[in-house]
Amino acid sequence: MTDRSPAPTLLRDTGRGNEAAILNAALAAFGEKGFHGASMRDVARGAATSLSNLYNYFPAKSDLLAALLRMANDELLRRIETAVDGAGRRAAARLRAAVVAHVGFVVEHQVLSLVALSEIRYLTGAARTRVVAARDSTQGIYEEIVAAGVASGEFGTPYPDDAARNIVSLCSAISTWYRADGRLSTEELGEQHARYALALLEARLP
Amino acid sequence: MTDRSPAPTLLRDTGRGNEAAILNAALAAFGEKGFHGASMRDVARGAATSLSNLYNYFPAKSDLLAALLRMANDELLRRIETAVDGAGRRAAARLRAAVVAHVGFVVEHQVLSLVALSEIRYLTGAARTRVVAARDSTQGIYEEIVAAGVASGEFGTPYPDDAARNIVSLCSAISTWYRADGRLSTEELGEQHARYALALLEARLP
Amino acid sequence: MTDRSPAPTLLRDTGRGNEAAILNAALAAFGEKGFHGASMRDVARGAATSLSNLYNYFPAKSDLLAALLRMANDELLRRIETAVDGAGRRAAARLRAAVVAHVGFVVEHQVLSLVALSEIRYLTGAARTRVVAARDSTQGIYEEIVAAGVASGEFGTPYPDDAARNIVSLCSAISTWYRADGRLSTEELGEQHARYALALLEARLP
Amino acid sequence: MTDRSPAPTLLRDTGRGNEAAILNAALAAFGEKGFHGASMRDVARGAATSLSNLYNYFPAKSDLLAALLRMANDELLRRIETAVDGAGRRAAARLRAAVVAHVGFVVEHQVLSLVALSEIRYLTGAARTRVVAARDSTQGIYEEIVAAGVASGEFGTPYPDDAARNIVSLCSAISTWYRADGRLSTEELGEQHARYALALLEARLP
DNA sequence: AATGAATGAGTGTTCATTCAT
DNA sequence: TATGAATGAACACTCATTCAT
Repeated sequence: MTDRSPAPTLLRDTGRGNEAAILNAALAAFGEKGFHGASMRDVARGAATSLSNLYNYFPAKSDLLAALLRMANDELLRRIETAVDGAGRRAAARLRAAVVAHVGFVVEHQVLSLVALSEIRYLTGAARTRVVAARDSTQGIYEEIVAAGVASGEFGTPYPDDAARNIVSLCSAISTWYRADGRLSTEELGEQHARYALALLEARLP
Repeated sequence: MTDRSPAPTLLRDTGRGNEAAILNAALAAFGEKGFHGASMRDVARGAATSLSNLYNYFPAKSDLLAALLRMANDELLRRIETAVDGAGRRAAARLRAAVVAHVGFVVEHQVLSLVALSEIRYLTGAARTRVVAARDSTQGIYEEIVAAGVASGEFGTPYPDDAARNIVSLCSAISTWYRADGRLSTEELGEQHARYALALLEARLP
Repeated sequence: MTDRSPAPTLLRDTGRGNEAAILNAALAAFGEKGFHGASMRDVARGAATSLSNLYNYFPAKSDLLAALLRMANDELLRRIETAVDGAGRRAAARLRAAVVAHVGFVVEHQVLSLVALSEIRYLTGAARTRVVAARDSTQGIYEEIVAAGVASGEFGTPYPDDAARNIVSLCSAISTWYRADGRLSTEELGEQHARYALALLEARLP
Repeated sequence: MTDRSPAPTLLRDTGRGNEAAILNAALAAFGEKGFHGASMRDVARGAATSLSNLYNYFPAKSDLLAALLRMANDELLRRIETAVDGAGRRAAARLRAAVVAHVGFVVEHQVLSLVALSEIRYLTGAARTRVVAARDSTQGIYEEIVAAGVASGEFGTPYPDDAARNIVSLCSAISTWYRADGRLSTEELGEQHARYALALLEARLP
């Protein structure tokens, strides 16, 4: 059963007035014009509230970006962890589960993934540290799986150290070109990328 | 012998006063702060000229971006074409040549490649059309090689249609993390990515 | 008793913060330097507010001009209509009432009248359409009176079609040379121009 | 024979390179956008020369306006003087001749007349003094004729002092609405305005 | 007489943000 | 929580003008 829910399910009502509307408006604005290209007025307009009211929820524009990126990376990490945890012991299976979950997240939250990919550079200070940590954790999961697979002989790549990064790159890049009316379903895209990942790792067929 | 020349060699003196200095300053500014985050004053400062004089060379900020991206994509296309043309008939060899040239360009012009990757979305109108066309031509070269390799049996991938994009993604992504003081030389990085590409295509060893 | 109140009575407090002050400052600036010669900074200074705050009231410089001209032409039209309505049936009396009201308005709002006369050319789009319509309505009143007077034999001019325009021209031109310390009072000026108008129409004395 | 020469005959080749082209371009630019709305770049473009070359002919933008207005007012004065000189002794005939010449000039040089009417306020210093003097001389001619006519009993107006100004106003105003494809020929327009002028003066029929 | 490069001041407008209510 | 008014700095861009050639 493909979950093709049209609305983003991540930024749900937070129980705090307009917060979800503001975050969704910020996401749309940043996605369309980029962090610096979008203005707080754009966000206010999209959230159907006043400019000044934004500051009751987020004391600065950068906090909007920080909130979005934190949610994106935390949720991605959570999903991959969950998927991997339920995927048994073999590295290939765990990798496949991670990639499928990763692809699913990117497809489901394409704009958020795109913003997380391209606007993270404008994050500074503690917010940046926190988001980068989550991103590194995500990559760390891949690294562990790869290392285990190499150790067990499942993966033959001579470049184990760089493989994780490249797998993450391929999954993230989906956000830059994916279209809901494209050729492949989310599941097929997950399968495809899992196969790419295993090929990259020069996995031996069982 | 790796050529690790620190200065970009693409934006040389154009014989028109400050043009090269302005383009280099724009590249540096866009690379550091992004297109919308960088101001024309930043560019003027970097080029050591006055703000208003910029407009004698480029009538709008977007023309600076357009000029940079046009140069980047044209030069990348030219390099890959040249490399492929001299690589014989076998698809694997041609692919390897393309990837090595591609990686070489990205490493040599890292900031330019990064800007071309991340700021192309802010290009509009005819400039965008032109740059997108050059980018598509580049990907088209990969597509042709992949198609030929699949036809000849060299490549076994069940997803030939998407392979070119992913190879381009991997090469482009180098611009987002490469550091000149990194572990691998340019040549090694080229080799590595050529191997990634062939793995992605599920190439049969000869 | 001539009302020579120095302050313009048209742009009174609108109940919206600084709006009246801004409009009055814009009027003074446009009157002194012309629309293109006056800057938004001039207006802000005259209104004793910040440059950026202007834009909370009028989203563009041209909107300031549009607002001024709209008020001027609407009020002039209203005054002339009122005067004519209370002037009985004879064309000469109606014409006299119109001219006296017209002259009164120009004298009372000299700068506004001058700006309306000389800067209307810089109005564009819908604002222009609206203002031109009000101006045409004003002239239309004169045209109707003239036509009625010619039909009744009161006016003997062989050029009834152009008379209205010329009467309006004479009244408007007052704004270009009138000085409050001049020879004639507002009433005398009104009488004089009424006589000019009747002469122009070759009115037969009763 | 109506002289409907399409090109302005006043700004002919001055024997000094591009001077005439520059003046004509300035006239067109000022006529279309006003003095402050038109830029030296507009003028250069219209004259098909470089921006800097303008300054070889006119050391400042205001000198362009001064030159245009000087030519306009001098030529108008000359034409009216000539016409009046050949019109005999009777005030009515002299006035008629002045108005016909005046109207002819305005129609023939409509844009120049419009610029002279509306941009004279942006002239300063000696240039302004000179132009205002020419304008006053023109009005002085009318004043003399009117005074003579009143003295001789030809004109019955009780406002002889203001008549000249109003006649000039009516003639100048033609530049604001005249269209070459209008109802009346230049001669008819001259006749019409001569009749207006005589009516304004309450001339007694001979 | 003519040009292209250069400049500093200024243009209208928008920015993120704050404040009083 | 919500708003409209307000602000100073900054924005991209244009201005009239100058200079070296």
